[in-house]
Amino acid sequence: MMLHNRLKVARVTFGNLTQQGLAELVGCSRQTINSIENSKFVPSVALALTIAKVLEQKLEDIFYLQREEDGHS
Amino acid sequence: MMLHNRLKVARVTFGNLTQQGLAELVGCSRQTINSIENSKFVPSVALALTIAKVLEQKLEDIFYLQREEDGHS
DNA sequence: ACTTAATGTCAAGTTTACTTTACATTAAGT
DNA sequence: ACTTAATGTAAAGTAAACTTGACATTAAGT
Repeated sequence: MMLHNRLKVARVTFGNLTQQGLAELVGCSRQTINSIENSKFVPSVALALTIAKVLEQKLEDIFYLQREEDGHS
Repeated sequence: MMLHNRLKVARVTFGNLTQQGLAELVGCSRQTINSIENSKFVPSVALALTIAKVLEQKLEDIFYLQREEDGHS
């Protein structure tokens, strides 16, 4: 089970935020947002909840688990 | 905003699992479960999602943010 | 063509999640 | 009183999150 996310879409859909803009609202660095969007690392629940809150979405609508690669049959 | 959780209750309510039992189902160590329950550290979203899935609960019903201490009027 | 904003990415450093091992305590069963 | 299961906790080590700083690239505006 691997973590996937729709952060980039959620961020733009909600108010055309930039990575920098979201980072400031959330209280983390731009690189952290970038790294999450590009699945370079998986955030803590606290950060994920904060991001979801800022973007006014349910956490599960942004972050979700999926069978390791190849869920597209 | 601090992370709080109802893991201990959720774990027992769902099937009377022990920390060890939950750890095995989730795929982490018993100490990790214990540390999360006692708020010694905040888990990754991936782990939190896995725990929620195993306990058949929505993540937000187990993990949630709350104003730093003193939420009691 | 030049500037500027936004993004991707890398490197070095700090902090914290998470592991294993181990031991003390408490509660329940015999 | 003795055992055993469950939990709390701590120490040492590894892995990964997250920081700052910096630089390259791409897209948009002038």
